[in-house]
Order: sequence, then structure tokens, then C-alpha cells
Amino acid sequence: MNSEGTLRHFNLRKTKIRIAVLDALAQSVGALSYAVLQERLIEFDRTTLYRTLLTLSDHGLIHKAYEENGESYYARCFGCSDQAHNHEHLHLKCSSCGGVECIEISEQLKRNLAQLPFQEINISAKGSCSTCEPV
Amino acid sequence: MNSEGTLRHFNLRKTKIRIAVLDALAQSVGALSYAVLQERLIEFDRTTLYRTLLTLSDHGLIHKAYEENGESYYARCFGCSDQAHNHEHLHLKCSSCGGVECIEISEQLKRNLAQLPFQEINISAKGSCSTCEPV
DNA sequence: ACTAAAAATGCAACAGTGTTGCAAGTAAGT
DNA sequence: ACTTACTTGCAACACTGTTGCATTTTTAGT
Repeated sequence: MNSEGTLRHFNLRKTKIRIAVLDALAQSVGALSYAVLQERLIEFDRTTLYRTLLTLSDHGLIHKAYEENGESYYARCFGCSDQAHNHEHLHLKCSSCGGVECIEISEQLKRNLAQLPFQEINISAKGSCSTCEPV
Repeated sequence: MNSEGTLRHFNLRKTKIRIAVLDALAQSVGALSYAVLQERLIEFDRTTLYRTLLTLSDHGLIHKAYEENGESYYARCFGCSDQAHNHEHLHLKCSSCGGVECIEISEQLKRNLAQLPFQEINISAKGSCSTCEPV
């Protein structure tokens, strides 16, 4: 689904910055930091960008994939709603390029994690991303 | 080992704020946020507190246990050095009291994680801490 | 205990993140 | 096209984290 369709599907108004943010995240291999988003979307006020990221997060269209030293990285959600998030993946911070990537985890690991009596379980790690060290 | 001994062991100078930070973290059940530390250590300049947290982290005496919305939580390390960190535990952010606790993870989960080709693997989650919901 | 060198501290200043209130502008249904 | 509710841009603010520099403290050697 394209960004406009996604917004309609989530009952959100179709505005320029929302489409721009969703497009930027859709086109990116990994997650994007707030700083990079702001750079790419200079035509919008930074307050608006913050509020857009909040709105899209609250409704389950995007999620904060990673946070380190006050830098937040955002990625598009797949299979999330405003009711439940489905983030059974690992967020990898690349030691080479600094990018953040979402990595699928094994079924076994998912089962292990599912046994824990907690919610919003999040795994992050550092290493080489697929761009910097192709398989 | 007490805080002064720990500092000597790591070849760090024994200063008031370092002892105060280590004592505060040692006496706390869970991790403490920068804001709380600053509150408890008002007699010191906040720049000094930041630099102290950096120094203690760099040398493996403490670690940043959790970070969310720009809030950093610090905890004492056990069995870490400036060479290698041993953080095979989960950082639980309590949904009730807001505190952050370090939780031991199962051997099976440790093995699963050890198989991943990444470093500095970190798991965080939300739920009820042991104080808010005793076992 | 004294001294000198090295390290740590406090202060001022700064850049960045994230938030709020409010007036003006825009989207969407009728 | 009109109306209402939502969204945006702007100004202002609080907090986090960092740097440079003068001053103070720690430590090791005498």
C-alpha cells in the first residue's frame, strides 16, 4: 500500500508531511533518525515533524526502532495497529555506517521471548548491517 | 567491595562525586536515571555528574541500563571491566513505578542470544518490577 | 608532611531534543 | 462552497549532553 492509502486505512488525514515521512521511511532500507528526517524535510517546521512522528507512532504506522544518546530512529511498521504492535525483530545499529536495520529473529528466540512475563520486549545490538557487510 | 575499593581496583582517583554516585547506585534496587542522580547529588555541578557517569561507564564500573525518551538510567556493573561487559540480563522498565530493574535471563535465552552474530545485545521490556508486584 | 604534576571540578556557553500554547491554515464531509 | 475539526508554524521553554578554560583536588615522589 502507498503512503496515502496507508493514511486512509488508519483514518488519518492525508497531509503533506505525513506522506513525506511515510515515503521517506518506505524508501529507506533501515530506520531513519529524527535528524536525518529533519534534514530531508526542511520545508516543514521541526515541531510539526515531532508531532507527525508522535501521531504516526500512536496509530501504529511507524515505531521508534532504536534510541541511543538521545538519537531516535524511526521505521515503518508492518502488521501493527493502534491496538497491538508486532515487533518481533531485532534492531541492529551498524558499527560502520551508523544506520539502524530491522532484523528478523529465529522462531526459537521468539518462543523464548514469548515466555517472559513482560510486554514490549525489544532487542537491540551492534554489528555490521547488510549494506556494509553483504551476506 | 565498597565504592572506594572499587575505584582503587579500577585505577581511578577517589573523588567525592564518584564515591557518591557508586554509593547511590549500590544502595538502589534498580537503575537510577540521570535526573534522580542529579537530584540526590545537588552539591555537585551537573557537568561533573555527566563526566563522572562517562568515566565510570568507560571503565566498566557502571553501565547505561536503559534509555527512553532521552532519559538515561544507570546501574552498577558486576563482573565487567573496561575490556568486556557482561550484561546478560534484561532491563525492565516498570509500568507502575517507572523504575528500571536488571533481570537475569534464562540459560536457554542466553544461548540463543550468543548465537547471534552481533555484539552488545541488549534486551529491554516493560512490565511490573519486583517491588510493585512481589513474587 | 611538602611539593609538583596530573587529573578532576565548576562555571559559562552552546547545540540539540522534545514539549506546549496559540493563531492561522488546511482537510474532509455535507 | 461551507463548516468544523484537525493540523501547521511560530515562539517560547525545559532538559540533556558537550566543550573550553580557570581553579581546585588528588596522588605520587621526595
